[in-house]
Amino acid sequence: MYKVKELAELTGVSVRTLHHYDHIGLLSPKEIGENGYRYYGQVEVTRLQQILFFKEMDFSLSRIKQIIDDPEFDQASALRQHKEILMEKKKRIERMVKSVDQTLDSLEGGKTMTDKERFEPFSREEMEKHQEKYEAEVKERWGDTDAYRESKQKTASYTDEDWKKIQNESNEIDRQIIARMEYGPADQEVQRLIGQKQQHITDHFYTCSDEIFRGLGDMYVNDPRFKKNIDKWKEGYAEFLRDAIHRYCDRSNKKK
Amino acid sequence: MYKVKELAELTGVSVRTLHHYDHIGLLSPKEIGENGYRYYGQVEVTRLQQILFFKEMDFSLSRIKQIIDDPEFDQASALRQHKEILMEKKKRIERMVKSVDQTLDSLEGGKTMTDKERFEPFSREEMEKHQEKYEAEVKERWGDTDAYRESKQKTASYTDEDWKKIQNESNEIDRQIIARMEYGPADQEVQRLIGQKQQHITDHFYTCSDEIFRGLGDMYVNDPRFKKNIDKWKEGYAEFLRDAIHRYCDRSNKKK
DNA sequence: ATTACGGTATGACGTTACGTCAGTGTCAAC
DNA sequence: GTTGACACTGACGTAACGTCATACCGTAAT
Repeated sequence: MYKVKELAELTGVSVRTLHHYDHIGLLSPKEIGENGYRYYGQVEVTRLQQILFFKEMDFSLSRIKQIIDDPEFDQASALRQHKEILMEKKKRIERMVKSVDQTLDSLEGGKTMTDKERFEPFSREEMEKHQEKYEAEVKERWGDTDAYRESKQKTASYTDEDWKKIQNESNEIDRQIIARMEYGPADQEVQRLIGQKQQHITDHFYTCSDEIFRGLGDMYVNDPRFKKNIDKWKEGYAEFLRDAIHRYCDRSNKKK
Repeated sequence: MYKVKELAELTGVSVRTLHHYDHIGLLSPKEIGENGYRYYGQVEVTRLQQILFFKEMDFSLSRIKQIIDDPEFDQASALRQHKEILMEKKKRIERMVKSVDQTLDSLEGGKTMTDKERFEPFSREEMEKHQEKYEAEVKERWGDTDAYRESKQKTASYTDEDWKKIQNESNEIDRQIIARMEYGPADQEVQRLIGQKQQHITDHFYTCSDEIFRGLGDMYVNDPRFKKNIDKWKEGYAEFLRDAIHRYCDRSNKKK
C-alpha cells in the first residue's frame, strides 16, 4: 500500500495532483486510515497507469473518468487504441522534423516554402487530433465493430482536401436543417435532410444503420461534449437532431 | 497581407489566440488599418511559425516572447534544437509504445511488470522534459559554445542513476549553503561550498569558468523561472547565491 | 515528556492560455 | 438602405493544477 508521497514518487505525479484526482473522484484511495491518511493499493496503481495513458492522449480528466468508470471499459482495447494514437503522434513528429529541415534549408538559401507548407505540420496536427478524438469516441461506443473497422478503412486514405470537402458537405446539411427548425423535427424537408445526413455518414465513414443512427442521435444529447459542440450551431439543435433522427427511423421502420 | 481570419485559417490558430498574442505583445500585426483591423505581413507569418515551433516544445508564451525578442536570437540554431527535442519526443513515444505492448502482454498472462516499470515511460518523460528545458535554456544563453557541446557530450550517456546522484550531490551542496546563509555570502565556509558547486558543474556538465559562473549567478536572479525555482529552497536564496558567486570569483581573480 | 522535522490533511487563491459571449463597428454584396 | 460576414474590445469562465497557509499526525532523538 502506498501513501501519497510514495505514490507520487513512484509515478512522477505530484501530491497535489493525487489530492485533486481524489477530490474529483477520478482516483480514490483504497482506504482512509484512522489518521485521515490516504492509502492506495494495487487496483489504484493500475487505475493511475490507465489515467496517465489517457492523459498522454490529451483526454480531459472528466472524459477519463467517464471512460474508465464505464463497466464496459476494456483496458486491453483501450491500450491498443493508445498504441495507434502514439504511432500517429510519432508520424506527426516525423513530419515536424521534416518541416524543421525544410525551414532550415529555406533559411540557408535553398527552396523557399509557401506559407501553407510552413504551417502544415501544425495544422495537420489539429486535423488529426480531431480525427483521433473522434475515432476514440466512436470506438468507445462500439469498440471493434464492423462499423468502426469500415470507418477506419475508408478514412485511412483521406487527404486534407477530402476531409474539408466532407466537413463542408456535412456542415451544409446542418445549416439547411437549422434553417427549418421552426417547422419541427417531423417537417418533410427536415426528414429529407436527415436522410441525407445518414447517407453522408454511410458514404464517407461507415454503414449507418437505423440502429446506429438512433444511437448517434441519443449520444448527441446525452454526451456533454457532443451536446456542447452541436448546440454551438444553434441552441437546442442537439435535441432537435435526436428527435428528428428518431422520427426518421420510425418512418423508415414502418416502410419495411 | 493577412487579416485575422485569413491568418487563422492558414495556420490553424484561432482568431482569439491571435488577439491574445497581440495583447501580450507576442505577435503584433504589421499594421492596424484606419478601420482598426489587424493586418499581418510576411515577417509576422514567420514569427508565428517560430512561436508554434516553441509551443510544440512546451514553452510558455512569456518564455517564447523573451526568446524570440532577444536580438541574439538565432532562428537556425533554435530550429536545430527543436529538431533534437522532437527526436527526444519521438524516442519517448517509442518507449511508451513499448510500455503499452508490455502492459498488454502482462494483461494476457505474460510477464508481470513491477509498479516501477509500469510508470517508467511517464516518469522518464518528466526527467527528460527537465533536461530538455534545462538544455534549451543553457543553449539560449550560450548557444553553440564549447560549454554547451561539452555538456551535451558528457550528459549524453547519463543514466537515471547518474542523474539522481548528480542531483542529490547538487542538492546537498545547496542545503549546506542555505544552512549558513545567516553568516552572509562572504562567509569562509559558504565560499568553500560555492567552490564546490563550481567544481561539481565542471565535473558533470561543462568546464565552468569564472565568467560562466558569474553569468549563472546573474541568471539565477534575473531569469524569473530560475529565481522562482531557486527561491523555493529558501526565500532570497537566489540573490544570496549570486552575491556569493561574485564574491568567490572576485577572490579567485585576485589569486591570479 | 518534549522537541523537531517531515509527512499529511483541507481550504483557498493564483496561474496559463485560451474559449465563449455580448455589444458594437466595418465591409461588401445585393 | 439592408444584410450577413467579418472585425473590434472587454469580460467572464474553464481546466488542471501550483502554491500557500494553517493545523494535525508520525517518528525519532533527546
